[in-house]
Amino acid sequence: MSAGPALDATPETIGAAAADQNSAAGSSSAQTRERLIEAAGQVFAERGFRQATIRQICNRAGANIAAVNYHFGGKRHLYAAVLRDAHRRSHDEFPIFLDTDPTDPPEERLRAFIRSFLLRMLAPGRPAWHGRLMIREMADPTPALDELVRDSITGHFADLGQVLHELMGPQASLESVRLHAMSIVAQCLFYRMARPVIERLVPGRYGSDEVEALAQHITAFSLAGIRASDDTKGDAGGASGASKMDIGSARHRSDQP
Amino acid sequence: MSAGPALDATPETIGAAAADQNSAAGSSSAQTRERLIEAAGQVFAERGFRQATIRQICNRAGANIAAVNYHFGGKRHLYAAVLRDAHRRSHDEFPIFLDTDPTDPPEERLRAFIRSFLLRMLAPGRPAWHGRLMIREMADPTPALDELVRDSITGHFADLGQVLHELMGPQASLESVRLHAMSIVAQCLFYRMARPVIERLVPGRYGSDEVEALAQHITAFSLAGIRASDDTKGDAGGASGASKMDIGSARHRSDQP
DNA sequence: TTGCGAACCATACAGTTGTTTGAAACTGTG
DNA sequence: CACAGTTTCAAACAACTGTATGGTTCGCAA
Repeated sequence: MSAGPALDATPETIGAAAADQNSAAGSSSAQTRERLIEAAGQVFAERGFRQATIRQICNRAGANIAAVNYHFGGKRHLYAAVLRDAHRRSHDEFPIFLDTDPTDPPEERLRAFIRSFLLRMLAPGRPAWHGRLMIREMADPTPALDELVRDSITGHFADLGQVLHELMGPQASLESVRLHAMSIVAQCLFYRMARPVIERLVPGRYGSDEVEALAQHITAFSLAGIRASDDTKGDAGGASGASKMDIGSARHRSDQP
Repeated sequence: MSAGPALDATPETIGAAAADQNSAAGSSSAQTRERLIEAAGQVFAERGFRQATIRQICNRAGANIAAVNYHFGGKRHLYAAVLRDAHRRSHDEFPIFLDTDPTDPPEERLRAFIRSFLLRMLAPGRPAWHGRLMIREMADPTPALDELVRDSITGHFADLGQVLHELMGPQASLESVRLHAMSIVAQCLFYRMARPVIERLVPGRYGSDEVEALAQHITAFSLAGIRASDDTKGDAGGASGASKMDIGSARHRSDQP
């Protein structure tokens, strides 16, 4: 039907097959694929999906203009592959509860969540693509956002809700936990999203060098807000006091059939 | 040199001249200008500057394709005009300290700031362009962002800093005030910026209907964070205890020469 | 009416976009 | 070497973009 290698298979399948065929250095096809994803990650992060051009990506990857269509079946599929790759890399390097385990007190896990989130957003180099791409997806969604929310965001949001639920006590309402979770996520996202404005407002500050200080501030600020939440008033969301709280409406990331 | 009416004059000048010529219903030129800005506001907010097309804007405005170049001198100038218009309208409707005056306690002014900010971001209809356009400018800046920061954001940020300074006491450091201001702004921006994600995570919630509840939560959450800030530790920013604190580095909005 | 400038219009233009195509180069295998 | 499959390549394609152009219509004063 169409040219190119196994366009109907998942990227994982392709990767495994390529590794089987040539486990040492990777086949020529896999090498080009890798270079394309690398270059596309840069260009998509810099200019966004629509503004990025195939020619620029292929130029930076040292590949022919037709390579994207041959290896990925089109710009859109390349973009989806980049998004998956960036997400995997950034979460490999900065797991959601970095340097903690579930037995640590919730304050410590919240601190780790915030720090890891900030690192994912602000760390320089390759994992930073994820943050920039996520911000772009929010401001100007593509069809890839559905997959992103389903496979990644929902689960992380639920994990944060779990920690908050422990901190706020069993009487905390679902509604209140959600609002507090969003206040925390908002602060972490802010330093990536508002970067162009921050740069102009306070030049040279609040970048990747200051992640620790920012994490410290956001944690302290938020813990105070959490502890002050007197949640004994009316609850519009119901389900108050549930031991395991599903904070979002979608399925948890590890519940896929 | 170029066609079109008074392209070298400011929009205000054009408006005044048009009003002089035809004070009742506006000249034909002013009517078309108005329709173009209206349509362009919609399209720019929906699709962003680069993705929006002149043809779509003119089509929606019932104008010819050449109208944009004739009346504004190009797509970029039209966009700048739309940004100015949207900013003016949204701040006319929702002033920064809505329903308060400087003698009110700082808690009340903070609440008003947050509520007004949220209304500007989430209110439906025409003033909502401003919020969407601002988010787009952050995610994908155009040359218009410089003007936006200089003429609007800097001043509002300083005003918020003033309120926070009153709340935190004279020993609060510039650095600490800045961080707290950003935590508050972040929460307000979040519900506009993350709308596509929120829609998928918790469908039908946290939109324009819930501004009052959101303002209530953000105010309470942030006041707790502010009051917990024990700011007697080291200060990296200097200028601690200044009576009038210029939180940003740029000029205040009302200090223009 | 005539004259004149402002406003509008259909059309054309040059540039860029993602994608397609058919052939060439390369790869490993018999 | 010969051959088949994979990968790369230059060129072309159709669609779409912002802008420019030259002529037409409109509003109004003399």
